[in-house]
Amino acid sequence: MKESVPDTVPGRSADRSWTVRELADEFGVTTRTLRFYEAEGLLAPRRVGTARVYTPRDHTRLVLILRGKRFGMSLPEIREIIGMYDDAGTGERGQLASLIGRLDQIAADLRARQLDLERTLLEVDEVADQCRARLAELPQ
Amino acid sequence: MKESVPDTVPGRSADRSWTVRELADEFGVTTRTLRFYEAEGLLAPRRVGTARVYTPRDHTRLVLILRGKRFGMSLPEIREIIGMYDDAGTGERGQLASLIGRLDQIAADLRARQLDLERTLLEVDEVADQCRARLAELPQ
DNA sequence: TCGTCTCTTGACGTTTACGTCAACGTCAAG
DNA sequence: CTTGACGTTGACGTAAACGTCAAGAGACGA
Repeated sequence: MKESVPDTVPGRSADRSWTVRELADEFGVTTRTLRFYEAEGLLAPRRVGTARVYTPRDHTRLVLILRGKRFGMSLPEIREIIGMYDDAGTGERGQLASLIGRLDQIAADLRARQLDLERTLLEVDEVADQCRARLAELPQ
Repeated sequence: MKESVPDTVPGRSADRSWTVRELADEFGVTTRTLRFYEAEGLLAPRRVGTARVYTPRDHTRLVLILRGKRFGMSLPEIREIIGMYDDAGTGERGQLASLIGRLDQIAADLRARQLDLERTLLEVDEVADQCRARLAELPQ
């Protein structure tokens, strides 16, 4: 079974760092995937020489990325949202207002998806119950 | 904004039928998409001569397909589920038992996705609230 | 210094879910 | 009877999200 992406992950101290491999293994993805996310502007690891060093910030972002993917968000959608996390504390009135507007749009979209998921889940449970009922009625 | 796929759609009598175009227009997809879903075993319209005639059964299936897609289900996953809807009334004990087992697995997976969606939605709302707070504190 | 490991950057391949023609059949309207 | 309007089947193209090599740089123990 697929597992839900957790809120927090063990082994975090404020200034921990990860190599590609460590981060990839921890989340069950490939290093290629991490490099791809970087190319898409979703992660931005520091460099030590030429090697990537992932910070807690990248770690957190990766949690958000994989969580979003689980219920059908595209990488551009995810990038927009995590970008907004950064902008939430900056900017003047106009910027803040339009940011809020966009966030509310996104929230509305997520709630619509929630509805679709809820309906599907109800139907699946219902079918399972029908099966159980039929099984109970069956001879022998 | 994207809208949630509704439970029912107006204009249904038990034996209504649709052409490709009618069904495509009603759901905002292309005829190519409908033919593709048929090739993938998700829809099975009757034929009158060579032309496709979609039944209420196909109509219902299409609702389920598009609903599943909204929160990230793949076409193979969707095919499996709607296939189980058909099998729910048939088969002997062994078949029913394994069907129930699989349905429970699927339900668990859907609940995991629900959790991921819920967490993301909470965070988006939280960021929006932070923005509102900051906007309220801003001078002028 | 010599492998061996792990990292790097290309560059091309693959799967999913369709889009986009092309070429042809058919059926009612003029 | 021909002209659209709508249907059909290929066949090839495409975007997203990676997979899969290939070739080379850097560190590290024997």
